[in-house]
Amino acid sequence: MSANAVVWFRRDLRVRDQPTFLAAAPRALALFVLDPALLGPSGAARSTFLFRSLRALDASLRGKLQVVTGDPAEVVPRIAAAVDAAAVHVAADYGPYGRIRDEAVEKTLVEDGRELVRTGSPYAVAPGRVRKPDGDPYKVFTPFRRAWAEHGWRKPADTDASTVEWLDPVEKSVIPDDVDIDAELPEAGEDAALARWQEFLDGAVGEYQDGRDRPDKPGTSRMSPYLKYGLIHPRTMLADLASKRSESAQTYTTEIAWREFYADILFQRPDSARENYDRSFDALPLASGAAARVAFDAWCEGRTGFPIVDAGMRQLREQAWMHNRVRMIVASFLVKDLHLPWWWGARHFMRLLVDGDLASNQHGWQWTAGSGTDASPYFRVFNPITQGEKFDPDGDYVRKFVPELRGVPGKAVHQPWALPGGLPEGYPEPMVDHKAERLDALARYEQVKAARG
DNA sequence: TTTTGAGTTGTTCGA
DNA sequence: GTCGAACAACTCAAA
Repeated sequence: MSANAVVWFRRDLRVRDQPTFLAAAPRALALFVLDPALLGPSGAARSTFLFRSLRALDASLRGKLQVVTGDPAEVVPRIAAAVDAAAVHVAADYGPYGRIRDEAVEKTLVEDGRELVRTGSPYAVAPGRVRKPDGDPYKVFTPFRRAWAEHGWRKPADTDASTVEWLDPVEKSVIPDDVDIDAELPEAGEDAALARWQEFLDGAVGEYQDGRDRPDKPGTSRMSPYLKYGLIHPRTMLADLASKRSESAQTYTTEIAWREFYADILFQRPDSARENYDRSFDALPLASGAAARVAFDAWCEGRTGFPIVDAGMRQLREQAWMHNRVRMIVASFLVKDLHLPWWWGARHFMRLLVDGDLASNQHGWQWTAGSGTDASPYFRVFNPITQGEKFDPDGDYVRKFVPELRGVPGKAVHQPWALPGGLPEGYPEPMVDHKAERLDALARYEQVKAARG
């Protein structure tokens, strides 16, 4: 039997803390498959970030990364055969598409007398592992978080590029050129991920508890794109956080736990990527027709007339990223002020976000819509003015992304319609009356309650 | 089985 | 300006 193996990279584009290397050693071919089924919907920002990260990975493997475009069910067995690999090593994928894809690949490999070996996952604790004493999955975050922490996780794996002796590519290896984008992206690649993480550990993590809610300040970690592509493993981050022992480090650990919780929920309920997790919300009356499309376009383009909402939607376009607090504000506005389906907003986010992660994105949206886990009380409707004044108290965030309002000083920028000089040139009137739409949203939620019986 | 306590992120109103 | 109460009722987790 051949001692050769294949390491098939997917969402784990790194060489440190990479357990698949230990499983595949001593000799393997490094493979990445550009799957048109994933690349299509992933959007220009994520595609470009992916290509750049692949170039970085190829460099750390000294040019040995085999990149092939095609259907993995066809490509992976072909490459495995070309090097006569006994096994193909992967980190397990728990997403709805990945599970089906991997089963198809595995079937063909097994027919050829090879194995698909799953070692680790993109999570500290793999989905499906954290269970109540009776074996059922958790549906509420707080008890999940407790059980997740008790379950614990392995230490980071001690690996680097030299853990495996890399075989030469067997086919022409092509990483596509960057897709043309307007957005400015964070630096890609594993080294950039580690550098960013170190910067956060040395700085903002100390004030994370309060700083994370301020879109006008660099208070968040901005690790989401790196986690999305596995340029760092959460286990590496958790090990660093454990040595901090501060309240803020705990708060950040909780954010990692949310990522794992939502991955677990999506694993339990793959349908929840598209459907209401709580099906009684199917009875929620939604806006529809041409007026709904017009309202949606205004939201997408950041011309709702609510400055904090517009700033967020424009940050999304400019940076392919949005501050988490503002994601909640714009989501609440779409769902509760415009009465549009959460999946419209979720799809728009997935198209533009450089960190777009199916589990976190869809369930973040469902949380706001009230149809998800830990459904927020229906009467909790974000007030876009209050939220702006509270979390962007000087208006700096709004002015940064909404040039029409740059001449407005201080927090008056959150209510431009009330300025003594009138609405600044080029900035729209509020597209809705928030107070009225809030009451409308509450009335619509009554329908859900009524349908529940 | 039954019971009890609790649930990310808020807003409004009135004192 | 600040503060506490009301906003309802349901499901989940655990004892």
